[in-house]
Amino acid sequence: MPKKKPTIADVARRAGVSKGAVSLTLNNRPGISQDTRERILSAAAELNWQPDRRGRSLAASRAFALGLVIARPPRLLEADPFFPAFIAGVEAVLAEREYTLVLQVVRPGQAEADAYRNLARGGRVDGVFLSDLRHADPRLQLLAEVGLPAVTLNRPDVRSPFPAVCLDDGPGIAAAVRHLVELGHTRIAHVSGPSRFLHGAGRARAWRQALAEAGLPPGPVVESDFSAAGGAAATRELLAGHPRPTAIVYANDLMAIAGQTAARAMGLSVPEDLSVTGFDDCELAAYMHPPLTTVATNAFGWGKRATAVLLDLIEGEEVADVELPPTRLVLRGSTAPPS
Amino acid sequence: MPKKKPTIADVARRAGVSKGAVSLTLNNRPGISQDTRERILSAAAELNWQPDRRGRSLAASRAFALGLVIARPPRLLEADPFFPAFIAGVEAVLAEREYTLVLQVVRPGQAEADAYRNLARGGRVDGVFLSDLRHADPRLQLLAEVGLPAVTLNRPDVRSPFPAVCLDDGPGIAAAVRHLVELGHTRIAHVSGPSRFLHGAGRARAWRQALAEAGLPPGPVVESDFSAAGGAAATRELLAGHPRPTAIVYANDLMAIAGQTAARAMGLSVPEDLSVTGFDDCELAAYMHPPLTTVATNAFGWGKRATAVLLDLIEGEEVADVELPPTRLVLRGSTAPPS
DNA sequence: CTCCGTTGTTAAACCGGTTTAACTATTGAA
DNA sequence: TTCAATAGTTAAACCGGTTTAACAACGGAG
Repeated sequence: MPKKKPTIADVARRAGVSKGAVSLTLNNRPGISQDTRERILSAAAELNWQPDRRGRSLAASRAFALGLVIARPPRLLEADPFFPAFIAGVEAVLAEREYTLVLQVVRPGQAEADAYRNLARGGRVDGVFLSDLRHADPRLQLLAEVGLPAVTLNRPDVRSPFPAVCLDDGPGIAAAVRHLVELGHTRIAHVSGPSRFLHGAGRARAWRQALAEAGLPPGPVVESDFSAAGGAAATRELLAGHPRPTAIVYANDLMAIAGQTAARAMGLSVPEDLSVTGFDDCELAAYMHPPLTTVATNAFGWGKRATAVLLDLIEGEEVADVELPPTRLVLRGSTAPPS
Repeated sequence: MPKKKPTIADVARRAGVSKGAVSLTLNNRPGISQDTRERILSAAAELNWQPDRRGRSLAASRAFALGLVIARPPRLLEADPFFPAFIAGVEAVLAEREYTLVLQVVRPGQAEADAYRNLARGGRVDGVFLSDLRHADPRLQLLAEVGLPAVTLNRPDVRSPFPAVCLDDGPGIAAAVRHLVELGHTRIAHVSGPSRFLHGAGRARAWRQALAEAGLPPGPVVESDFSAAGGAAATRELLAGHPRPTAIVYANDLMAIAGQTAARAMGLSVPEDLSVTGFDDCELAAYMHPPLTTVATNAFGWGKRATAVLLDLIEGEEVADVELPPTRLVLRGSTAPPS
């Protein structure tokens, strides 16, 4: 005989009050005397009762959940250090409130829009995180239509009704370029992420601008896809060019590591013949040979902050855009003066 | 004026029937004529109505969600290829049903038990995945108490009331050891994961057993923590021993990659002076120098299968344990005959 | 002593679905 | 023609909470 979970009615009966009184007490609302309040709380404790989220959800028209839709092919997701850290940050904040995180991993394409639509229509979540922003991102329009609150990670390139929580990639990339310039490099290439992503395009822009500020001509750039395979291929392409670049700034660690290996396979040694820098500062970066000079981000903190803003937004508070401390360069062994 | 979402009552009114009829139609239940059925469906389509999950949840006493609690420090999670692939597999199945995945990332410790308890008491999920099984795992007892259905990834070492979906690590590890033996190695060491995890202990056991079957004495083993830092440290420890091992079988890729680098830092070259094998076959493995010989798993398929079983279990169907095709060895360049 | 304003509490409506007992209409058999 | 069985449909109860209008009890002012 499975003992059924107690309901608010059981607690009310036990405390000798009405359901309403229990609800008011539980939510710290005024109108219940200290005396009854205590009686109710102890009755609840004795029954080990906790309000059922389903009932609350229905009455409050809230899901008490936030959504994160990740549209990436599994193989790419697997090696990306961003989301795990970001999610951990999200959870750190949610754990204190009564919210949970609903995750959807979909293949890029139509499934993505459907995922958002389902989350909204079914009332499964009260708000979503918008990551991996794209050029003229159609999701902004979609979410506005279905009326689902959101926060964007970084600022969209079109008008947006949602608050943005920003962590600027630029300074880290710029620092990497300056560092290479100071070492004496003049032919500094870039392997970028897909340009339809704002972060892909943004890192490329920061690289180009830093070169310009150093008075150097724009170096060669190859657009890639953040994967190891893509990083290796892009590297081979760059190193086949004439004149050969003496340094490559990669848009993420995974491509940098694969690129480093590809360079070696072509008979070049890092950092003597080629300097490389990454982006992310994944744990492995410090354990490569040579250890990778890279740009550290704070995905965990980003997750925390974005969650706080989204919850505030949902609860109807006034929210403003947030600017987090920018990325910074971590110097290791993969950069050296050109030979 | 925000246009409110239509409810089942709106659809009923529009189709000129009762709420009950709409519900029956929607769930493909008998008792409604083909004629009315069509009228109802088109009314629903015109209003762009979809049942609200909150109402359904309450009435059906179901959350229409599955839970995954991951108890790992963020830094470790970030580099692990397992969960992203596993989750992608889960989502591939959930997408077809009307379920979602609720994710909780917690620090190991008390928070973990609380997470499961909250998921159960609040009625947030209908079942959970039990991963990273530990020796005499206390979560089995906990879940049985709160009455939350579950599937375990692999078989616990104690009596379990839950179905197990298994993917055996052993054959892959054994194949790695046999491969090294065939190359002529006789001093084959192991860097294991934490022994409190069944997979940590299981891979160590498979390694030991394969050595025994080859007629070799048990080699040195260092217990580590699946991190790059841990892998590097364990490698230094092993290589400082006398006689020095000529091959190391690592319990995951991350430790293997860091170990490979550590060996080189000690003046040894891979694979000439030291052969290494990993476990996971993360994307990067193929892009190392030398590319890493490793054991491929199928986390995606595991996620799919585990989800199917868990959903069946929740829906009251008879379920049996499942055995997936075991792991297999992927030969690359990090293994060679001892010099 | 009456009237009024508080304070504490309850009963009932409500959120948006599902389920079921009861009712109506139709059909087939006797 | 009557009756039983069956198919189609509905009204109402229910799931477990929240919210609110109404009401009772009480103290203080006039």
